[in-house]
Amino acid sequence: MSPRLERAFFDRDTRVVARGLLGARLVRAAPDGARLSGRIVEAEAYREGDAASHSFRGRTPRNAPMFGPPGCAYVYFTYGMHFCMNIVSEREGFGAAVLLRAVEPEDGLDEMRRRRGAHVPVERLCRGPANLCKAFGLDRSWSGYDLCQADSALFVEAGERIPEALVCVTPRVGVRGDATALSAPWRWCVDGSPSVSGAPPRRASGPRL
DNA sequence: ATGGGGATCGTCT
DNA sequence: GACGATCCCCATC
Repeated sequence: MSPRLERAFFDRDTRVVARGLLGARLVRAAPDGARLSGRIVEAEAYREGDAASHSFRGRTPRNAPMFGPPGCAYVYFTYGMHFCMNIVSEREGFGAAVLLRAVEPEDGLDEMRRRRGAHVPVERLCRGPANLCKAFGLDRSWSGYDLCQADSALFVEAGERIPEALVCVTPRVGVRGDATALSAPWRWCVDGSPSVSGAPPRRASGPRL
């Protein structure tokens, strides 16, 4: 079993964290030993001063976890029916986080299908931020949860670093805001993964992170 | 107290 | 490709 990512991993530039999370493994471990897991293949960075970030207009009750310690979850409810999960990054008080947009399921497919639907193909179980949360059973009650405690039920395991040639970088999906926010290339994907959401352009290089 | 908008998704055409 | 579901959050009055 791989080591869990520690707080120091998340306590860095949000873009470095997002890029570095590709290939790592999101894990939810139940007390009874049941384990849900998947390899992270798509992530986006949201930062202070970023018009697309929930932290842009300052701290509110909803986004408060974004201003807390790195390595904690920030889960929000949107469009009246969906949850999306971030991991807080950069540094405490900064207001930055990485949105997890897709993982390739590994362990716990049956439980994921129980939540998502029996007929959903594997590559679609956790494709898109809201589908990911549904498959993993994550909702508002997880917002603020510390993924870096020794015995946390939700955490990230180290994985192989994805080689630069297999990483594509694009603007973020579905964001509003100014031109800077719209064009910022802060979405990282594992090129060719069937679990990546949308239709990423085949671009094998971006900022060196 | 009220109202507009939202880091989405699935279905329909 | 368009649209509707559905409700919480927050800014403003």
